[in-house]
Amino acid sequence: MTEKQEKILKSALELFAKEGYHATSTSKVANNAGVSEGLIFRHFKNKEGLLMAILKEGENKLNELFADIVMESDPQEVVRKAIELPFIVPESEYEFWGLQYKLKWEIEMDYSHKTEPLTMALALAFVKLNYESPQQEAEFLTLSLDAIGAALIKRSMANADKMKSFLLKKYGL
Amino acid sequence: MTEKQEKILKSALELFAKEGYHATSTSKVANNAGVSEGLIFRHFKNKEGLLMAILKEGENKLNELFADIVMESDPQEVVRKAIELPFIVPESEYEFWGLQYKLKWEIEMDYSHKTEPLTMALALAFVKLNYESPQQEAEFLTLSLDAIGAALIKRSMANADKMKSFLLKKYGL
DNA sequence: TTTTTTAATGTGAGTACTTACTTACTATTA
DNA sequence: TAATAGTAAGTAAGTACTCACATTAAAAAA
Repeated sequence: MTEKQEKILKSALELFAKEGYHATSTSKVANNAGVSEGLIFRHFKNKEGLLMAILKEGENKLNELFADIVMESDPQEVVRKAIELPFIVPESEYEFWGLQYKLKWEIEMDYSHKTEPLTMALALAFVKLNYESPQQEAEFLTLSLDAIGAALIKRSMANADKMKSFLLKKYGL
Repeated sequence: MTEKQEKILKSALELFAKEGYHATSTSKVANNAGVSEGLIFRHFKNKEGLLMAILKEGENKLNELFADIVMESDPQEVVRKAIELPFIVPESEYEFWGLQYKLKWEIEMDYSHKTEPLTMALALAFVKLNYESPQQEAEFLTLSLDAIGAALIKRSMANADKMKSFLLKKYGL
C-alpha cells in the first residue's frame, strides 16, 4: 500500500461519509487526495472498487471489536462487554462508522451476517445464564445495540452514560 | 394536486427508494412518470423540492401511525401497540419506509424529533406502570423498535412473529 | 558496484455521456 | 382573459473512465 494509495482511501472515506457515495465524484476524491484522477482507477479499478476497499476495512474493524467479546468465557462479561461496545467507540472514528451505517442503506448488500459473531456469542451467554429465550434475547440485544450505535454516531442521544448504566442494570450487571 | 404531479411523486418515491436519491436523475423520474422533465421543476422548484415533498409525506404517515398510540389511556395498551407497530406495516409499504430510512442517512437533517411523540407516550405509560426508569425505558424501546422496523423492511429478520411475542412477553403482555 | 532491463507508479488531457436546470413556447382550465 | 399546466429543445458543468506517455523503484546482468 503506497502513500498515495492511502491518501486516496482516506479522502474517499472522508468524502463518502460527508456527502455520500453517489454524491462524491472521483475527481473530488482525487483533488482532495492531491493525486491525478487516473491513479484511482489504476489502483482500485473503478469507483465501486474504491468503495469495496473501504467496506472491507469496516468489516475487519468490526471483527476486531467483536474478537474481545467472542473470546470471553464468563457469560456475564460477554453481556457487559457487548453493552459497552457502542459506548467505547472514540469520537474520532464516528465519521468512519457513520459511513458504514450510511452504506448499509445506500448500496444493496446483505449486511446481516456482519453482526452474527456478536449474536452467537450473546446467545451462548444467555443460555449459560438460564435466560428463557436465549436466541431471541441475543438477536434483540444485537439489534438494539446497533440502533444505539447509530444514535451515538448521529449525536441524537441526549445522555449516553445514563443509557449505558440503564442497560447494564436491565441485564443485571 | 394534478394527476401528473402525483405521477411524478410516485415515480420519484419508487426510484429514490430503489436506487437512492443521488443515483436517480430527474430525467429518469420524468421518463418513469411519462412527463416532460421541465414539469418537475415547474411543480417542485428543484430536485430537492421533490425530495422534501416525499419526506413530508413520510412524517405525516408516521404521525398517523403514532396517533392511535398517543391517544390510548391504558398504559399496558400503549406498550402493546408500540411493540406491535413495526409488525403491522404492510409489505406494500416497505418501499416507502425503506426510503425514509435510507434518507435518514443520505441527507443530513435532524430526525430524532420524528419519534418523539412515541417516546413521550411510552414514558408516560412506564410511569403509570411504576417502572424504575421510565424515561430511559421509553427511549430504549423506541430505539429498539426503530431497529426492528429497519430489519423487517430489509427482510433480514428470520422470524418476525417469534420476535414480536418475545417482546410482548418481555414487557409482561 | 555500476549499468541495464523490467515493471510498477503516476500524470494530464481527452472521451462520450449524463447531470440539474432554463427558456421560449403551446395547451388547458378558471 | 389571465393564470396555470405542460412541452421540447436547449445549456454549461459535471460524470466515470481511458490512454498515451513520464517517472520512479526494484530486479537482473555486467
